[in-house]
Amino acid sequence: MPEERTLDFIRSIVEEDLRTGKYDGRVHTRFPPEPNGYLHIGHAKAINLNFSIAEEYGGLCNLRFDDTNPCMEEEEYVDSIMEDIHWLGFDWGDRLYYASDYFGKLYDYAVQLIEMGKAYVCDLSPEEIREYRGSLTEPGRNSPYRDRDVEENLDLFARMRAGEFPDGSRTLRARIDMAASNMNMRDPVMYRILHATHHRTGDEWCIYPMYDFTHCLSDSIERITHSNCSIEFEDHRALYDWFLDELGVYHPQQIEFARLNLTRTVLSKRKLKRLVEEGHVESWDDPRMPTLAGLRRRGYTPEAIREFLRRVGVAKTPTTIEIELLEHCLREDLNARAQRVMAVLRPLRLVIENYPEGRVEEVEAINNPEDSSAGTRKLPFSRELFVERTDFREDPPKKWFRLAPGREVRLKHGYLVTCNDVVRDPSSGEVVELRCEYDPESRGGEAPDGRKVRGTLHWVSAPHAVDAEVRLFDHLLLEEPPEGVEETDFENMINPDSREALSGCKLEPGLGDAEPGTICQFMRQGYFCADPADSREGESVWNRSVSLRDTWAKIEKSQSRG
RNA sequence: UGGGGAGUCGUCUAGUGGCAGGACGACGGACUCUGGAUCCGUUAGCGGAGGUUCGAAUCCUCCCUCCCCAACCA
Repeated sequence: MPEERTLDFIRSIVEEDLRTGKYDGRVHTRFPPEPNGYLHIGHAKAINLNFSIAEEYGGLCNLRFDDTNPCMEEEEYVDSIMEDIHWLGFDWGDRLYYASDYFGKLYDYAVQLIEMGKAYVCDLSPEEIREYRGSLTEPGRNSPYRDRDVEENLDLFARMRAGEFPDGSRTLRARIDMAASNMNMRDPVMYRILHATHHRTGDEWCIYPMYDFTHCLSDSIERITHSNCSIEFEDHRALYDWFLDELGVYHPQQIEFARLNLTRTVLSKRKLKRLVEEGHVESWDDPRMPTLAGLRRRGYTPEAIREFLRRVGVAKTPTTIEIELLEHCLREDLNARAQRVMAVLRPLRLVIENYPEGRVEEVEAINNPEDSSAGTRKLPFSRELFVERTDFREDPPKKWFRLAPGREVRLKHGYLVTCNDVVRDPSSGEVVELRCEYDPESRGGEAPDGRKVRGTLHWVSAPHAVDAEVRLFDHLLLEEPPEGVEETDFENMINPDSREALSGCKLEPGLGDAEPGTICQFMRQGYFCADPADSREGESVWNRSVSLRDTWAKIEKSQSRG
């Protein structure tokens, strides 16, 4: 039974507009990032919405960099943003634009508004502007420069552009209503003086247009039909409409939807930047980061992210999605596609005493039980193996199916082995080796007498194993604030153990030269991605994308609770 | 206390005057050469109070709660 999907409210609007011929049957969206940081999964929601709507309705979606603040923006971010959008599977064709492409046109529009008496040059300082603006409950006061005549405004604005005035000394403001209950309408600043070098226009301009003035007109110039933005711009829509109406130009419609929030992580550029700068993570593409670059390095696939966004949907209700849903989507995607391999993260030597010394057999292993076309591979099996240290207990609890003294288990694809004895480190008493015997008749893992063996373990042949570093990640934020600490700041919530690096891990031989970015399922453990940045010759580095669901951990947890 | 938004299982999301459904999570079971996957089941919700109506999550009124807005950021 295919899942019935009803249209989200934005698609409903689009369909209605198509039906009424509002934009001559066109659908044209845009994704307008500011190049001042890396894209995160919240942006992916907007990307997916805008590009998908265009796709679904035979329309177009532009990529437009909203680069009106030269102090914040950098070329590095432009490149990463384009890479991330492509990675997600979307393309803007030849429609790559920059708001800075429109600086000339925007200037002309501003002049036009001045001529109409709808804009004026204001000499108030930033502090004074704030004072004059009033408060949420009190109306603002008119600037003393509000009634300058058109000629003077034109002259002053030209001289602002010519660089005659220092930064912050004057602004161009829209002449609307200082008593408006919507603060955005209290004569908003349209242009500020900024003697700063712009990443594209260099030093051509020393005045830069503000977001509200730029955005609506950029949409208009590109003949956008549906200008989808996040909910905090709802109050700005009046201004968006005001500029376009006053200028009498093509008028797209702004539609606001709720941005994405996720539990156990942060999704604001400011906070992400702090995580990087304060060293809580290593970089913007640290696998713990919810940036697209981080998720990619972690092993998230575009398919998983897009499926997640599809399930999340689009609405106006502010929501916080549990990160478990994202993880579920990744498992679902990788379960179907990832090759199964064996990797021992915390090796414990296992010697099969009755297995001939020097003998090596090749056993056949299924690559992916979910995908018969994935085929099989050969694995070396020998007298000395590594198994997972956590798969052995000297005093096994109830329902323990794994290794313990006297217990028989199956070595996946290999033989049944029984633990006879342990070897200890004489000084510490720690178990350093298991002495076992195998059933020579059980090759492949089936007992000849049909006896049932519940436990199946992963293993690697000791002489054939390749070394690796494996990094296990936990959520960036704690679930609960630490004892005695108020959840005042996200800083108090940062998980100090979000990363654990294990070295000396033992991988099956085929993984020695895995391509960076390769994603595998380490059987019984989780999905892991070969790190593209840190892997090196002779020792690959793997990031855990997400663990497998661990039913035993749950059983044990409930046992310990009594 | 001004304006703009939003309230449906724990978390998301359908339902738009006619049996409140789905997903994730949690819990239980079946199956299993991954304690994976898969399958089955259980759990649990219309913010509140009135009103209209044969019938209200849906329409009306009032109330409550939460989010956003006072950058020369976007």
